[in-house]
Amino acid sequence: MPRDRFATRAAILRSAAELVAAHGVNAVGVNALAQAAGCDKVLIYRYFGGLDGVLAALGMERMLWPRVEVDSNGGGADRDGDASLAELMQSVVLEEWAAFAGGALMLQAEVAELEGGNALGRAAAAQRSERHAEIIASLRANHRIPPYVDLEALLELLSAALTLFALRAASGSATKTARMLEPSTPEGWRRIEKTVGTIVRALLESE
Amino acid sequence: MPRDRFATRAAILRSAAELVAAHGVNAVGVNALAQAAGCDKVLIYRYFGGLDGVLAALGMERMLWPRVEVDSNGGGADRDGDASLAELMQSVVLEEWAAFAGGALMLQAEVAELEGGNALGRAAAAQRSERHAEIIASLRANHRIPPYVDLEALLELLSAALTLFALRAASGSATKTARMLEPSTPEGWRRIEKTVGTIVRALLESE
DNA sequence: CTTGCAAGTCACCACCTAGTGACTGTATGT
DNA sequence: ACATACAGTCACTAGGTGGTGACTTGCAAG
Repeated sequence: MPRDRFATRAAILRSAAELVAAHGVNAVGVNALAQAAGCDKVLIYRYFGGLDGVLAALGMERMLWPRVEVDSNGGGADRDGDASLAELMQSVVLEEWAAFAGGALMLQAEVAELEGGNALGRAAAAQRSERHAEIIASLRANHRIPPYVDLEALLELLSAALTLFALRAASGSATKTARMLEPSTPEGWRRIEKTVGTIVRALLESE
Repeated sequence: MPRDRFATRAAILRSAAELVAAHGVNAVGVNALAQAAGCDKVLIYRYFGGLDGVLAALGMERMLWPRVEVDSNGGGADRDGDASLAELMQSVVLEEWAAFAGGALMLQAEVAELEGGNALGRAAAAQRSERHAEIIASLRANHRIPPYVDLEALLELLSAALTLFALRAASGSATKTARMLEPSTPEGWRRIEKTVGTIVRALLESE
């Protein structure tokens, strides 16, 4: 093992991401992290100032919320602008959902935000806010928004619902008694997906 | 202090509810709980079999999800049935939101569900499923549901969105940079409320 | 070769944790 | 009066936690 400050710093950061993704943010301590990174725990204090510093660095360098590209097809898409607005909104929230399926760190960062206090949760919230602002700006620039439709509120609402479904599915708290619609099942998810389509079409399509 | 088994059992349960509501489910240990309840920790093992037993008992005896009454105005309300269906759906999810504001234990139980593994989270999920099934049954019995509208999916979606807003607001992770709509502020909440109304009216009102 | 600095290691601290066995005190039934 | 059952207390183990000071190792410049 060469004596490389940046290499061990990166190793700590990588192990921290793996541990948090696997066991959650509050289940990782200094001792466990040092052992996983293969270094002494004193280096965590030297390079990051402590565990919270590691989480803050993780929030800076890792993608905690996906950057979905809004297919803004050129500038003057006034003809089919309204129709594609609904499709775009739907694809945005569905892509966010899909990102949760492959990003365990994303999921744990959202849980961390709800637990409050730690730097990872704050970073996740900041990233989400930034990405959503970009999406709204792009949609506003290229499409005519129907009056009496609050585009930000709609995006936040749909995004929040699918986020909570993803968190519940990941925690494995699926109710055994199939007494209610369960979004973690293929059938339940299909119904949610369809209802999202119904909502965005009802609000964003010009009739 | 009289030697009363049921009294101390109730004291343990009460203190557990207070501690969980105040500091979250994973921040309460056997030692802290025993001290808060004013008894020895060995009684926790005797009466509940351990900390998880306390959480399970808490899930049995406490209200972890509100029972909202759907004002089913008699039986044959076929005339204004469609119009009031939208209002009922909106009032249901808004009442659920309101319940979060006053129920810290509810909030922490939802967080516990997302963390996974503990009995309190499972109980919260079960209660939510049960209450939602009752609501759907009541709405279906007294109102005509428009075709191509998945009532369960709509309820789950709106309920999930407002639940996540409540959890985020309670964790105090409000983004300082007001770059995006923030449901924890009065203005942001007003816009969310309005958008919920727009959605339910667009989907559930007969035109 | 020596000096200095930074990377990394080790040993230790005080504290908290969950969990258990042995005990005391009190009330009840025989 | 005695025995039993039970509520409650105390003391203890074994292990884990975050955090710190003293140390050794390696590399590079003077």
